[in-house]
Amino acid sequence: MLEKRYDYKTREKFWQNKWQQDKTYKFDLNAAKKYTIDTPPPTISGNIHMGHVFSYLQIDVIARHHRMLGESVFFPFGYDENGLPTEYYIQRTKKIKLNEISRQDFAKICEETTADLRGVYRNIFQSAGLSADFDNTYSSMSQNSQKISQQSFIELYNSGAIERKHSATLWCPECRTAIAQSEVDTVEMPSAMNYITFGIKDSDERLKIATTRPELLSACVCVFVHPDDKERKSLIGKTAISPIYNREVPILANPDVDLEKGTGAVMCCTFGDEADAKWQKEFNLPILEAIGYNGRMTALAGEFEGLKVKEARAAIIEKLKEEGILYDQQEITHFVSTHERCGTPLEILTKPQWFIKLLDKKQEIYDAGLKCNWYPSTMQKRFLNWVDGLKWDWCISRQRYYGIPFPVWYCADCGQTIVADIADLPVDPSTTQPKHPCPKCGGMHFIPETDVLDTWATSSLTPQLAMDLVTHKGLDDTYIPMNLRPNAHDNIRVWDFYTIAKSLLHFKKLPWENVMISGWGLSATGTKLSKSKSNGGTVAPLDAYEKFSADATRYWASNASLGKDVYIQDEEFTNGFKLMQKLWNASRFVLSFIEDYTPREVELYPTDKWIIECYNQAYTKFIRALEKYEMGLALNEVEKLFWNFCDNYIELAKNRLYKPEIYGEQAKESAQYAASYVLRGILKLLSIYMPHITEEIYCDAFSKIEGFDSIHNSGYLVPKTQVSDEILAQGDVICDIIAQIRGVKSQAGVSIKTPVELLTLTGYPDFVKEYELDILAVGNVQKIEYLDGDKNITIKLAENQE
RNA sequence: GGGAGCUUAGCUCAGCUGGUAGAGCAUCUGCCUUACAAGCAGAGGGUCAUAGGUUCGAGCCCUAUAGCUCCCACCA
Repeated sequence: MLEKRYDYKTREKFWQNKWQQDKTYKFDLNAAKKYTIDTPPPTISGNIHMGHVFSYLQIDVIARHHRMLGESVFFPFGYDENGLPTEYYIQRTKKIKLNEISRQDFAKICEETTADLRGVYRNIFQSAGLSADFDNTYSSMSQNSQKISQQSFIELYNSGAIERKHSATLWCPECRTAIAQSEVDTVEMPSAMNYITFGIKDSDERLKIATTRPELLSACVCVFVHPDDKERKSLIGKTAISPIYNREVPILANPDVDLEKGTGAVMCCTFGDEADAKWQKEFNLPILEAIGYNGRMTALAGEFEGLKVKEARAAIIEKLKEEGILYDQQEITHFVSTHERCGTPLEILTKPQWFIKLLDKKQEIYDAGLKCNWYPSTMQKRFLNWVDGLKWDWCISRQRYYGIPFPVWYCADCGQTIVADIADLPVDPSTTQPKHPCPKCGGMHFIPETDVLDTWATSSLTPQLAMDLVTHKGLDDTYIPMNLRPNAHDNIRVWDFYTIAKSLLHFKKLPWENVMISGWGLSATGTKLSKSKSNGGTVAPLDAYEKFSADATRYWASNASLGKDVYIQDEEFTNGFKLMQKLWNASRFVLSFIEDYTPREVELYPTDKWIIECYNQAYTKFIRALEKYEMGLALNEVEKLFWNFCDNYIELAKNRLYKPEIYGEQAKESAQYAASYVLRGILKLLSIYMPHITEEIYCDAFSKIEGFDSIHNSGYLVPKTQVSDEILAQGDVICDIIAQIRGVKSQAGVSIKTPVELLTLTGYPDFVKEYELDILAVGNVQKIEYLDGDKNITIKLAENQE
């Protein structure tokens, strides 16, 4: 028997512990029907906020749904704990200066800190009732992950898909590392367009050039004009002289030049932007580096050496003004490529870096994006759009500290690259040596590669990292493609993109068949929540579970349209809380009549047939919505059914349950059957959203009948027959009659139990008579008369209420 | 500049393959009714952004316009 009140604060914890003890969500690799999910491993870099919980709860709903469909669900959990976000988090919270600590000591602190945070994260997700297997998790820095990641590197290196190049690379001067295109953010910034003049050798002519980056003047390697530029065509082939530095540079024809931009002539510096990098290659121009890895000007910049880029820009503008070279200046705003992590404007520098070649595989990646099913489908365009715009190979080397090392040494004598044997992985080249002499020169001295792998080089292998938890097969594709990759829309261009790329490179297969894209949970004011900042006034996950319950929090998260951002406002959680209360009370009512009841087939009363049809219809729509991962729509269907069950059905059937002595035992048994059946069905449908309270009720009342320990493995009640529109339409007519009676009472300002002396139904179809018993009961109607004629209803209330 | 999406009740949003506008919150009225007062019953409130078009019929399809959001590109 259910208590009067449901105490979620103790019961949610109780069930979470029980599920874990009972291994309720255990995955069986040998099951005939499997559903595999490539869960996003959260990055360890601060606090988990409601935005994260939002999308993980949506994943959980899908996982639970497939479990209820009778599939064995692989819902793994992992932690991503290397890379810049983790490094920054640890530097900030532990107040560490990286130049004052050895790499090994820093790694140790990182390991300790991330281990602590794993527990914190786990608690937040587990307390939300996430049905992942928390006893068997992976971490992106574990020895096993390092092995898989390094193996991936070696295999791709051996296949020629990876190369080390000394070429232009996106560089963050703040983080002092190379980065990849996916880490670039474009930010609008104020700047100035500076109009300056170049001299022409052996001529009095001047060439006007506009630039936003005058500090790169010392790295100017040529000037481009358009081949069809009437005015400046004659200059092609001549030599320009750069101001201040007086460097002689060729004037070249380049059809890329846009006559509308600036003055119509461009100075090419190595490197001011991506166009410069492109042109440097095309025209085989020399590379002059005016900016160093630390973001300060080099000796090349002469008197400006040592200044930061911004300072140098101001200084050189002053000098250009003094010398009368700057003849005009406009204040502008433009978009600048920055490092998304720190917001610093990027430079393009050259330094030997490791690249996974992707540009030559754009088409394959694009086609893979087409083959994948994206939910919502419009997200596919975002992926394709990103692939279209791909301009750089994937730079996977980072000049950072905490990450997986490259399994690579260089021969000290001849420079030969030597990769580790796969059998020896994982290796740290700075503490171990190759087993064999240099194959090229026989040298025995080796220099380790000190760069670390981009965190995404490992994260892009999550299908393998995850499946390895149960298969122990490492870099393997037996269970690829997996069924589902879920993530938020910001990860389309990063994690989705890299995972697809890697899966194609290794296996020529899609990593998964379906991608479900969730939106963001935004603060009440519409700003993005951040792990490193405070929650923008938004309730923290554990507080939400405490204040509203985990089930209500889950209701909020799953009641959203797929892919759409939602605001996090307290009121939204209250709706879930109210639904729980209602479910509890309705269940208490129904259960009080079926305590000693064993269901058996009986001739059903029309109202009971009707509510079962309502269930069947809702079930059909529910399943259809979830096939498209639209869990919010599916939830709406259950809710509609449930409110109908409470407001109409229970009221209609009430008296038959209460008073068998008047209405007969069979009428009662019919109601018992329907009420119990539909409630059970509703509980199962709701169980994927509100696993705690539904489990509580199920275990109290239905567990024994069905023979399952948990609602979560019990399967849905699948309709036995096609939905009957006729019966549903009948129910609508009956509900309308009830509404009319209620309306009359409400308008009269009398209690709902006030008797109706006479209900006259004119022109109503015959079937209404079959429902008469329940109509009499729900309206407290004393007499019904049926007349022929135009459809009309009159309700005469009893005069004397007392 | 390229791509995607949004514009529906005071607020937050739902409306699947075109068939007489929906929910929650808020507002107002009534009700202690043998599940539920964090409740129940009822009411008001919408030219579905604008203008055209297709159709017997359009919130839904097509075209254009406006405003907003996101993604990509934009450093001469």
